Amino acid sequence: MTGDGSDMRDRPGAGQRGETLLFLTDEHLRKGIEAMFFAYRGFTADPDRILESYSYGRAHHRALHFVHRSPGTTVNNLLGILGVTKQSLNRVLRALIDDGLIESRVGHTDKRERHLYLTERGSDLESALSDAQRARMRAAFRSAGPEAVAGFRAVLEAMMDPEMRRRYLSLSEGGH
Amino acid sequence: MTGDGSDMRDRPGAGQRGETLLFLTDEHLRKGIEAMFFAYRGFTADPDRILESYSYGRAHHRALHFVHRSPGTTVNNLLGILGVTKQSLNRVLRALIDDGLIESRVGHTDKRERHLYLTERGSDLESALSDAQRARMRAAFRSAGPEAVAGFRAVLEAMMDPEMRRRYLSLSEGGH
DNA sequence: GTATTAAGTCAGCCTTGTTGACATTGCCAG
DNA sequence: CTGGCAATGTCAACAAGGCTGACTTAATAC
Repeated sequence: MTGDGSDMRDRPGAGQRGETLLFLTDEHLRKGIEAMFFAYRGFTADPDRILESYSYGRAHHRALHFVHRSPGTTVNNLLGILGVTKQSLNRVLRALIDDGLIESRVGHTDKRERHLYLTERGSDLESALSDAQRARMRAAFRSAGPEAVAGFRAVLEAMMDPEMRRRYLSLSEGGH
Repeated sequence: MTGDGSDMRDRPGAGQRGETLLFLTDEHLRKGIEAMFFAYRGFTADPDRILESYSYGRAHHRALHFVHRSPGTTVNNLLGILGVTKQSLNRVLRALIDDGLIESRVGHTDKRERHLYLTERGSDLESALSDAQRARMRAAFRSAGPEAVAGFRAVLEAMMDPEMRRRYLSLSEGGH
């Protein structure tokens, strides 16, 4: 197995059609896989360091991020975005609400729903985490250049599960 | 907002200097952050499904991947790559060795070292996991195109911690 | 008026990370 | 040769954050 790319790579007579597919060799794919692995570590490293000071973890960060991103979102919606069970989310959410970082308001039209908002303190922590993470992203974007960034986004988007791509794209729509 | 490349593309009057930095706005950075989050889920989804059948997890996958990648690597080297404690790695490695997926050979020159190799069964599982993960990566690469892939790699590389970037790059050097 | 939905909770389990302590073996310098 | 250090392995205990299953409450929907 593992065949696939290597065949093309070493075929000297390959015509243009073959040549333009060189970026699909197993070697390139493996390199992409490893890039994801190592980069994701860098991606989370800075917020993780900040979270250590509090008694929070990555799960709290994600909740803060998406509540900041979509203020007033319901618990159900957040469950869909985060892709965890309600028991998992509830544990995290309870801590953030008890600590006064997130506010839960009963729904206006549907009173079963709870709408989530960051409090001022929640907003402060979210900003701190976001600043750290964006600083690294900004440095990476700047060093790679605008065209690389477009490619970065295109590949990541294509890598998502369809349902998650839909959610990812619709996050920007309603926008603020 | 919600724009992505569209800002730059469609702004005819913008000066060159300003134009080239539009990809560094907070909005773009946040979008990049969310892309990493959603894409990483897709990235791990397929191998995770396979691992469920066995009693293994992501940690086992990572060990198999890097032992496959660098056959004969020492435990210490693997510790550096994976960035976990030796106790964590040992738990995973012990299971894989006990189950006959990884073989541990005493070092030739330095008998304190253990050199790790995949057995045939280990190689089989690694291939299955790798095939699944590469299939998704291949689809994403193909749909995004070669230039996007180059950008993808450039941004991810710039996002790594320097030490991890060094390791990432040197994985390709010694080759196999 | 019953069924369904949104939310919350309790209990228990698993994986995978962490510390700290300690044993074994082997390399190496003095 | 002996003491120190390095590489590995192991035990115990703990924490974060996933999961399932079961069950409650309140409110909406039909």
